[in-house]
Amino acid sequence: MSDAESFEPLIRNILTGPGVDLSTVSAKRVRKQLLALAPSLTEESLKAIKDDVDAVITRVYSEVKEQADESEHVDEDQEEEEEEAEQPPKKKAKKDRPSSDEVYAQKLAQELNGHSTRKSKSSSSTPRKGTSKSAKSAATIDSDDEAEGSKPTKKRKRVKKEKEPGDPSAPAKGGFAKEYNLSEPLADVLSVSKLSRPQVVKQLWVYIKGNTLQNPENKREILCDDKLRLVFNVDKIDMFKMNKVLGDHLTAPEEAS
DNA sequence: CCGGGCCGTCTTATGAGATT
DNA sequence: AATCTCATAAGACGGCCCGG
Repeated sequence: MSDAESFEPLIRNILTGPGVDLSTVSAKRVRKQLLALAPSLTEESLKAIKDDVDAVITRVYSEVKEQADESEHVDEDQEEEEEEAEQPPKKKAKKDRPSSDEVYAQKLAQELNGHSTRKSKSSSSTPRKGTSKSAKSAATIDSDDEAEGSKPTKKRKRVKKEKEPGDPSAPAKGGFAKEYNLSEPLADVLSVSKLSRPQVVKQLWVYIKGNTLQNPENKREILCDDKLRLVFNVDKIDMFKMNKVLGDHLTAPEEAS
């Protein structure tokens, strides 16, 4: 039983999805989304395992909430440092310390932009320069050292964090956060009409996973179902190509001017 | 002045380094 | 020596930012 368990990834995705407010989300809502994301699920079958699903939702909710908690917790001593919500598994996330460090790396990256042309991704073959973990972060940090040493004067503290309180409803969608209008076929697949590109990709994968549309032989290949076929116009598509075609389904929201 | 690099987002294969 | 782990790459996108 408990097919409910098999939906855990999906549920987790929903709970961590775009625009999900943990403080207001309800199991009911999650169930509804789950229904939309997993076509294999019908109202009846869902109802049949509702209890199990609810249990899973509750569990995932707790985990997600805990993470969110830590995220906003961030104070106490320093605003950074450990957030490691129990990470017993040795899987170690590649992104060791996200949050502050990541943001930090961001700024650093920006400034080391035109610095030395070393950037981490040199090419293939033997790119890894570091040796240990988080080469990416390490690289950045590494640069940090150099940067600091090289140009001690200018502190990269530039940070321009002002939120620009202009649109409460439209939270400064800059860069990748910009929302697009989805084409009808795509909107039909994802059950939403507007999303930022990264979120579209994410939700798309949720859908793909939910329907096991990956070619088992080559998991980088997506086997289109009827809905996806309407989007991509092919029976199967490489996931990179998918990203490419995605552009055809994203239209910038009309400028209000 | 113009431009180029990078941010997040997804996935998996892969190769190469590291550890045992 | 053999196995294991893990970062990297590849695709595209809008905005930001400073450097040359």
